[in-house]
Amino acid sequence: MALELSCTRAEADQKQLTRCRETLRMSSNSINTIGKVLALAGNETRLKILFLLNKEGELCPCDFSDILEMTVPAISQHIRKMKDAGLITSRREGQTLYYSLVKGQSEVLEGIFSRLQENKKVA
Amino acid sequence: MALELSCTRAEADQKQLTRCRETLRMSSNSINTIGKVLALAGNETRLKILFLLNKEGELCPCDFSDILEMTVPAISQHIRKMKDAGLITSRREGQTLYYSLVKGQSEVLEGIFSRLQENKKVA
DNA sequence: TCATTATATAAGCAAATGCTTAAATAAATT
DNA sequence: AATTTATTTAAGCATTTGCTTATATAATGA
Repeated sequence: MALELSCTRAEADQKQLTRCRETLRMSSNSINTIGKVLALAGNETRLKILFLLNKEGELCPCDFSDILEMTVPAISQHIRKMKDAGLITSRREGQTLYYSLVKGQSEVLEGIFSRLQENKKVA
Repeated sequence: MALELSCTRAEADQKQLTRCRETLRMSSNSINTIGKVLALAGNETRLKILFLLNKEGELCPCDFSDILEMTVPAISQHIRKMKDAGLITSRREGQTLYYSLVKGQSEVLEGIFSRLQENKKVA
């Protein structure tokens, strides 16, 4: 890939470009972290799971399978990704695993939930 | 797919399951819309583009290509998705197309930007 | 201990994603 | 009119994603 390292537009504002690069560099950790959360929540099934956990407190894979009309393994795999990312956690009660949101783990998500619950125009 | 239509757990709270289904049904439009926005913003390149547009007002594909060190067609294809979704719009000035955020199109995104700019702990 | 139940994991596969390179538009310049 | 520049579009391809089915693990109960 022979990438042009510089915009050849005569009007290109080099100071702006430098500033932008610096902005990204400064926020790269946040961008990376938030990007992962958004990618997880950007799947409709996972968004529903997160939304329901926010509303109901805790639910088990079997519940989600029933509510979302999906197989348990499909649910389980979505849950795993969110657990790996630290968004949700589990509590065992006998054979049943109850999942819940890890509070304070994502203010971004909480902002989304409040919007969803208010049923506001979101986009 | 022979899907069990009901959780067989003895402890399954049928009222809760019904309530959850209803919750999703009520919010299905919002969930769908917000899900699409999150899926778009859940790509690191697109998140950076949106973030920079929020900060700088407007930028052209050539700028992004330079800043993000990616080919112009790669940028252009990301831009197209966001334009199709109504998140961004363009203004032509000669050969150059300046892209900018469609204001008020996603409060969710605006919430994310403010968090990114404050460089707060996001997740 | 053996079967049942709840969940997780693994392997396989089709569809979606995100890049690449090449070609097409559109506007400006010569 | 021909060339250059900015951008888009298209085709191709490797990677990722999200399901499926089959199997493994863990806890309960007969």
